[in-house]
Amino acid sequence: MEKTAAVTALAALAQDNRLDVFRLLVQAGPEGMPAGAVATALDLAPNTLTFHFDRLRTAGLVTVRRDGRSMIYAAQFDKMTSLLGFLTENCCGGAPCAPAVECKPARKRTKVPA
Amino acid sequence: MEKTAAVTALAALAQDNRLDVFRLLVQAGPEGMPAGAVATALDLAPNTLTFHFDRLRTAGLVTVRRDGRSMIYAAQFDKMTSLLGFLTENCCGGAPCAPAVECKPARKRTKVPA
DNA sequence: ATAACATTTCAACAAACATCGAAATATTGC
DNA sequence: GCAATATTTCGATGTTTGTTGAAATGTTAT
Repeated sequence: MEKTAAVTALAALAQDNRLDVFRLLVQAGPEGMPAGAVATALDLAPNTLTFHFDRLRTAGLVTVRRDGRSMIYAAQFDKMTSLLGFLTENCCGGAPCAPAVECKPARKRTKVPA
Repeated sequence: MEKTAAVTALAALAQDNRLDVFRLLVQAGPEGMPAGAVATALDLAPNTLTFHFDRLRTAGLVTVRRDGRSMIYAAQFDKMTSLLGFLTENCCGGAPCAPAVECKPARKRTKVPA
């Protein structure tokens, strides 16, 4: 990962609402969830949310696909992994002081347990 | 680590010059290096640099101590480690999908090899 | 005490950011 | 086609950010 990409990704995560959004998407798993669901879960105005989604998407941390009238946003685990990689890679002067880190969904989630 | 602290740390790293500064300090090792040396290495105005140091320090990513008329800045490896921990911890819905990451200086550096 | 050096503080300013309200765009069902 | 739903786009606005120049502070040497 290039430094510019890292800065963009870090900036995308360096905001309260956006960090919440991203973490919610991470927990939602690779299938993602519709924008409206995120909006209600985090109590954010839909247009504000779009703004933040855009930032996350530009950073490559999130992808979108349309499903009917809903837009389904999903976390991009690969990008998260490479960001972590970049941070640890440039840690310790390039010497491998940390084990490889990978961030991928633990398992497929069906529904949130009541 | 709390979310607020994470956001602050991420914001501190989410800027070109600051990421450079931090990485330089990381490579300098736990003994750190004087502000002036960082200024020349990265070609930054001293007051601008102070501004960025402040941000890093507020985020807990850096510490200062005075040595004569120089201010020695050093990376705070622990903080970096806990930031990485926070990011991986909240990855995958709390399930441990990634091995523990630690970021500490590889070894003591004497001088940069020519 | 004075001069030189290293760094910080202060005030100012353009640029980017986060949020809001209103209007526009797509999609579905009638 | 028309109304309803889901989301985005646009314009405006207050806030934060990054940089600069000038002045102030602290430290060392003479």
